[in-house]
Amino acid sequence: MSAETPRILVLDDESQILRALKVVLREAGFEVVAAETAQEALDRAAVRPPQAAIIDLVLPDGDGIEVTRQLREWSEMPILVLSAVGEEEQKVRALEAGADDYITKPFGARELVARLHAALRRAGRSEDEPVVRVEGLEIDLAARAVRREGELIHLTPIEFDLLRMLVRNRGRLLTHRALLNEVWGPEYVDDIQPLRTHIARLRGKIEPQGQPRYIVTDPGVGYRFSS
Amino acid sequence: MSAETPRILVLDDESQILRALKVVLREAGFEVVAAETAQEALDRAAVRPPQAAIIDLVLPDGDGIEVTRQLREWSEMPILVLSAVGEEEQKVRALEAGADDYITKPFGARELVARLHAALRRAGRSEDEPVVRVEGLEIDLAARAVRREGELIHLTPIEFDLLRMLVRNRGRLLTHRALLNEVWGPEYVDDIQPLRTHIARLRGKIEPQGQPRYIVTDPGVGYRFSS
DNA sequence: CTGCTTCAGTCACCAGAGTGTCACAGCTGG
DNA sequence: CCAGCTGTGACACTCTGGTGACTGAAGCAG
Repeated sequence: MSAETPRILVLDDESQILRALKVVLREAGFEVVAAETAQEALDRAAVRPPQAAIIDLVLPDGDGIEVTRQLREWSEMPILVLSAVGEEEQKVRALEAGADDYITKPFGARELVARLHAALRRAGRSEDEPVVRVEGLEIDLAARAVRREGELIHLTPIEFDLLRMLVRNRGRLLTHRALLNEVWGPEYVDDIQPLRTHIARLRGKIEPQGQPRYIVTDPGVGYRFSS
Repeated sequence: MSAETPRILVLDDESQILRALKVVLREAGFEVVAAETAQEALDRAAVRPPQAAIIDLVLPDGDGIEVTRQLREWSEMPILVLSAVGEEEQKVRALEAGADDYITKPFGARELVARLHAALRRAGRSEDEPVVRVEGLEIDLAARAVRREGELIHLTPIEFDLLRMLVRNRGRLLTHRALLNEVWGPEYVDDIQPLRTHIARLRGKIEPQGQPRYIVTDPGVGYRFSS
């Protein structure tokens, strides 16, 4: 419930369609943020996260699935993918990349709005706060930046993925398998040793010193980001 | 994530399609509960709530939208509506009644599974809280966290498994054999001594002090979590 | 192409957590 | 009072987790 009128990011390179979407969504009571390229959309989303995104599959500088994947790295906002392509393969790829719905053109305005409502209703609960601050530690998932006492800390890709996963589920315990599956992939769910090593390195970088305060070990089970 | 394999309620009056859906969903790793009438579906859902429902729009004793509405009165499970009708009016009505998705026949098996995954993923976040609160004790099964007076209590894997089992069946008596079977495995159903030891340790961590209040002993039979 | 730097994975070692066993004390019902 | 069941503390064994050093791969600049 952060805003009266939900802000929707709309990404489509055909200005005709973009304009039509704007009209439809504004009439339905939404605030619209428009973008015509993947880069522009990602930038705008990072600067001021919208409540949901509607993304066209075909773009001049990439495709909608890649945009979906990038947004999903730090946000859980509802994402609706639009496409003229009704091919099953595309639908599956988009949905597995994290999209909430896949709508084939041509579609009715009322259907689009109904699907958007459904997605927002479902998402309603979870608060989207891509910047996490915990006692001297600041993690900006969108900017991929971690600061301790204002000082920028450099994390390797694996370290950041681990931290992101932990922070997005802060308070919840993540099993070894869950972390390995997300960060390394399903075929590595039994390779616990690398996980241990990288957790150790991550701790060395973000923990104040001495005892682990943020990343807590649950022996025999997994890790948890203490909230 | 209360179960390993999510249980899906499938409601369709055409037994051909019902059978096809069963095969597809089982292959994708789901447990399927089938129903051919609205009444049967509602009864089954009430008796043992599934993690999601797939509902055909046209039924002998009502329509899928009505079933959706009735389920929504008490459950937030993901609901996917199937239909041969692609009419926008129907889609809007179904979605506004609380459906999460509306899929038009004919559809591909992989698309269906992908949409089901998306719906479950979304629902998993804001899942109806499996948090049990009893007088100063707070047990969050999803987060695997136990708090007493707000303070996080550390439980070992066996302790937590025991507590989870007891809490899920709170009020009900669990025999020694039942607990041993679930927590240790079928081959340990006669090793009562370790069970006693771990119950003792668990009590030491969660019971306020002195008399057992939450975990009650039924001499010669088993234990129960007093609700 | 070469050398440097960074990052990931492996291994060995040690400390410590988790577990089962056992002995013993307390309780309860007949 | 006795027999059987239960609770609990001590202890030893096993296995997991943290850590530092090393190897190898990848990227980059000169």
